[in-house]
Amino acid sequence: MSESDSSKGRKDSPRPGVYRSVSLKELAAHLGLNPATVSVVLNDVPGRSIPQATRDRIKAAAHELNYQPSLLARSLRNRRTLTIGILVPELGDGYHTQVMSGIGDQLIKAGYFYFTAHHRHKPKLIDDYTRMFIGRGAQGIIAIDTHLEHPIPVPVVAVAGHRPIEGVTNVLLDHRRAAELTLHHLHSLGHRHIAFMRGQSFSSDSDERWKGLVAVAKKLGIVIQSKLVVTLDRDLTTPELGYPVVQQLMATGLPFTALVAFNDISAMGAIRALRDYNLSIPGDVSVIGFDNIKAAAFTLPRLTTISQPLAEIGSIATQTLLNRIHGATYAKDDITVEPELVVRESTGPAKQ
Amino acid sequence: MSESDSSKGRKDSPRPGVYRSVSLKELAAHLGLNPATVSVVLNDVPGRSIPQATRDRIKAAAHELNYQPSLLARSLRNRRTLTIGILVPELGDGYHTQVMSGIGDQLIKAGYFYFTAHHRHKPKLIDDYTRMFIGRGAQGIIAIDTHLEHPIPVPVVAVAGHRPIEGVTNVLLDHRRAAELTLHHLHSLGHRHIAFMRGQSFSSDSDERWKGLVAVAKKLGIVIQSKLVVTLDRDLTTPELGYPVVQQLMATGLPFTALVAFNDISAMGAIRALRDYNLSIPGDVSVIGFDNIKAAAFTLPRLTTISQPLAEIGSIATQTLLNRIHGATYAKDDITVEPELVVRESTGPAKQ
DNA sequence: CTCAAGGTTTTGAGCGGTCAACAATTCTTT
DNA sequence: AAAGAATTGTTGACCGCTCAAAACCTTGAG
Repeated sequence: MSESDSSKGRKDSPRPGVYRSVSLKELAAHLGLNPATVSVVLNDVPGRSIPQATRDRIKAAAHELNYQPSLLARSLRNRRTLTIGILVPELGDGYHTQVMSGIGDQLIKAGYFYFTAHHRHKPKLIDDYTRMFIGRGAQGIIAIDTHLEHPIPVPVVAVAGHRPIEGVTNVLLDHRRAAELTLHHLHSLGHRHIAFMRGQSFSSDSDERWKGLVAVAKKLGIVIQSKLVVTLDRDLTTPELGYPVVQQLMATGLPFTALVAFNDISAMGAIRALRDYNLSIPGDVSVIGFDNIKAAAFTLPRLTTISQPLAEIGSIATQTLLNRIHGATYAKDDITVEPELVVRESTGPAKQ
Repeated sequence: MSESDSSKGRKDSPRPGVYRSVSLKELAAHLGLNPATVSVVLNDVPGRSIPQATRDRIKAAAHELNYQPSLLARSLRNRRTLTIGILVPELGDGYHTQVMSGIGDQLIKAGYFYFTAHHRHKPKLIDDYTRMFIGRGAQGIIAIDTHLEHPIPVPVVAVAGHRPIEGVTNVLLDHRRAAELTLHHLHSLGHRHIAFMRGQSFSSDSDERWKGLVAVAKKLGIVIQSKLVVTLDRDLTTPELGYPVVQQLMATGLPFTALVAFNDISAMGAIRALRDYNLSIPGDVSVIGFDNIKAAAFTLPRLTTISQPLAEIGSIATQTLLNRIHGATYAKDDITVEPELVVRESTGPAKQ
């Protein structure tokens, strides 16, 4: 706080890159008291009677010397690090950033910190990082869009994880419902020739989402032509992802009046590509996205999409994890959240 | 690895949320050896002669018992946590995600982990989190778009920080150059009536970028009309940011043929708004963005923008920080990176 | 047979905290 | 005034790991 102590605090460390702040012992010595006493006071341990005068004296000194307890030491002793690990496939853009936002808010509110690591869908890295998280004392793990293989010795919540793994709570979207929203919308607009993007095989949601679409299409009597189904394979989180898809679709020569994109990002790329073929959206082709990312409301045309409550998914995952860390027993049941259809401008009546 | 040990490893913990894995001591006991010996072997401490037989025995047992050293304990002892803290204004979307990507890659490669915390530009939180980072043993801090106030007792690298603070290395863009690229481009296309967005006051780059524009405009003889300068104030990282700006500009009734947006995100919102006024881009108004985010190449029209090497900025910041942590002395000098002009479709000749 | 040299393993302190148990002092109480 | 209770503070072990120094074993040379 005060300018005066900015110079102290910086000691010449024995090794570079190592900062030693004043320790409890030093603080206690400076006060002529015992470390334990100081510890008790600074932690407001209940049921210990220490005169107010001493308490004040200790707190004043702690403040003056700018004492910062070592969470490291405390964690070691208390076996409680207030830290969790977050696994994501990728940093940078992507739907996970919104989820992270929900997670971060909740965690920080609860006094927890978190490590993040990205694994680019490599199983080896996923394993390594979980181990390292635990080695660093993570008390729980949130895995976003991550294929976990083995049980993990701390509570785990998987966002968009689908496999049942002992000890892992899955938080996932109701993909069946999402498929209904998508196809009912298109069907009611008269679309019968619909092209589809399937997600990359490494993306956790791909399969479930596809299964949902297939089931609902069947129910509605929509025929899915295999040539009009394109599977994404590139590991990208930019609109580039959806661009070549359209080229592939055009190459088939088959007519289609609507395109179900895997997500908003790829929808943006697809729209860009369709426009490069001089097709109008939604005049010639309707495009529907998925996720409802922030940008979806501001594209040209504004994107019709299936909204996932991403931040909320993050909160739910976090709450669930914290509850388990604090003793709630693990329940096998998945937690499902509901999608919503957001109709904007990129879908319209099918061209005759 | 093996299925067999998945059940062990999980002990009934004394407290919920606390996982005890096998400790060095236990491992040593199991081997009939001393913890120190085991430690030496597992860390491959050079200059100690231990027979190969023992080494193998130890490594085998470590593997079999799935021994994971406690980084916590090790850090405490070694005074080296291999951890840094990253401060960002916001999780979720934003240009910082790209910077983070550059940071994350480098850090993980170097064996470091990182905490992230977001402060929403609140000075109190910025202070608190830096303190907590240090309490948790962070050996350095990277602050992205964050107004630091006080010196910090560990090495700090600020991305897009502009104030000179003792001990803080600033990594920043050459904003003068960026302004030149922007205005020369527009000027050469014949634009004379140009509208500007100024960044929010809490955004670190706002001032520098504005100063650059003012200086270059003067040099080129471009008159900046104060009514055509709109200052952003909302704390958003979505295109919504740039939408109301256009409404404000239109309300002035003054003509303008070009708009210099604060960044790509706000440019997207602005374009959306201009289209809602039935203006064509770039026919009626040219729009130039800033950052060159991934989506900029896929908007309609594709965005002309000033490219910042975001991931590279992240790497540079990280390298600089690691060097300082490993003993490089702090140099006062800022590190400057150069912007580039990327011409796409959102700018064109000025309408007569 | 003794001793130095070398290889191999153990000892013990300490990193910075916390906690249960204990000691020293003052305040009641009968 | 002596015993008991309450107040205030201290002691020492421990969390899991590392490191310097010490101790224990073999050898081989003198």
